[in-house]
Amino acid sequence: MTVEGYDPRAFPPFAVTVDLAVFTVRDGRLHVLLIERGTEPYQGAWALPGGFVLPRESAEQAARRELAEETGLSESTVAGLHLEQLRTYSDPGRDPRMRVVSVAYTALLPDLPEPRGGGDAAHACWKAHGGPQRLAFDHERILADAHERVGAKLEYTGLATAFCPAEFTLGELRQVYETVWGVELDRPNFRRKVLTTPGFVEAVEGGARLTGGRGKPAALYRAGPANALHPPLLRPEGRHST
Amino acid sequence: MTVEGYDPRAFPPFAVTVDLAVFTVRDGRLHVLLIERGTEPYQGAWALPGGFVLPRESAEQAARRELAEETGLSESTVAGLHLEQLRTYSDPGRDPRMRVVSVAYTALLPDLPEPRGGGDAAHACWKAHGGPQRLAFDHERILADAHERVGAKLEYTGLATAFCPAEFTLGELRQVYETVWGVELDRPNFRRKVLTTPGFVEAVEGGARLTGGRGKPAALYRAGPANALHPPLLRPEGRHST
DNA sequence: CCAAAAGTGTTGGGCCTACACCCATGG
DNA sequence: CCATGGGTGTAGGCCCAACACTTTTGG
Repeated sequence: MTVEGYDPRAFPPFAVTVDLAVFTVRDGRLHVLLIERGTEPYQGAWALPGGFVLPRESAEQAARRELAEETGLSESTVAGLHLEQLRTYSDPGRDPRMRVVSVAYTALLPDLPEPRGGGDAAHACWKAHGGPQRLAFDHERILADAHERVGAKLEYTGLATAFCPAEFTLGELRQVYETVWGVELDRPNFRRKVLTTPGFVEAVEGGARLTGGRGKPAALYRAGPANALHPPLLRPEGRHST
Repeated sequence: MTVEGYDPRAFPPFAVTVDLAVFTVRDGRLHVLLIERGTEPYQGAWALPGGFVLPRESAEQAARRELAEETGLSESTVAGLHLEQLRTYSDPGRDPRMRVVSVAYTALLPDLPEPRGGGDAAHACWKAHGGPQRLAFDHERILADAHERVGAKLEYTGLATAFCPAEFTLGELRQVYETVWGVELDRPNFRRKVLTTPGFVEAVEGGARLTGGRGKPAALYRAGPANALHPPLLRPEGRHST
């Protein structure tokens, strides 16, 4: 069967959805945005937010729309977020009701005051990653793939700043790396690497903030224009899955 | 709209297909497997091979099936090939006839004697990459994404051996890198990097082969068990797109 | 003064680039 | 014997991990 010579009405009936793996760093722990399912199957279980792709939108547009609905963030805020396609999950039987092909996306958010800001339909909340939760469908697999991808992207992109507020200290940025990678980093060396990588961060003039109450006030930085880091900021021990 | 509380019959009607970006290295040039379209739209234009995902198979199974049909390789051969999901293309209007969501896959093959071995339905052939061809639909974009992904993967995986026959010389392996990256590499340094990277290649005892007729016979190697390279084999100039 | 976090300096080692040089084969 | 490609050796430099040390705040 090739792509030409087919009857537009004869295609197999598939549903196309998006699933979202949305991460944030809160209290030094990685958190994920989850919803509690209200209907069978998997009633009462936690699941990744998501929903149908509508007939006239792309999968990425659907992902942004769902993210706005679940978090209550404004459309304009969501339009500027870093959203990345993870991969597509298409096993027959991944949804017991029907054939569903799902395009998974990953988003990184700073620690927000409230996850469910606006819409009353939104009932999503942040749950610590790595807890004992079992997720519905194949969402544990999706979440594991997303975590691995985010960890790898921190190495060679400036994506870690997406976890931080608009202005942040190098201590906060370092905590992002330590939390996602699950390791401790040498503070002096981390500082040097970040500051010598062109375009990673930009100093904010005159700014200063205390990270944890004690200690010397830290200088503030903004995300820089670079999206790729040269040289990369590699994980200790070089652990790296394909 | 959330994933629960939907009527299984009310989903929007989408078709799901796979597209294949299949590469090989032939005569020091990167080649891509293409088919010539016989019907509108884009009649007579070149396109990536691909086809529908069937109701009871995953997208990856569909990709392997289509690859076997187009190349004439046996099912068992195709089952062992390295096939990697690239990303999913879902723009409304990417196919003028109907809503088609396509999961793109990338495969790397050694230089085969004949591309269309078996099935008579297969009319695919190898075309040099980078030529003046304009491809149907959004296939040029898919091909560009695939090329970039392959180039990046050569840096930190042992994937380059997938372009080579079962036993190969280091000169052949180096030519893979030079062809995909479009650069020249220093032969002594390339040799050292490959041989000191654990698990990349294994020596074949007593084997020797001539690469281009002239010169000293080269030792033969097999692909090693490692799939990730530590340390990675980086491109010169560190060019790297996200 | 002490604890904690920011920030600076220094040193040794590993890896990589660049290039010089030898080896084996075909014409 | 020369051109061609395989294979070995080596010197310099860059980057980085490790760790000592100073600075500035809160208690």
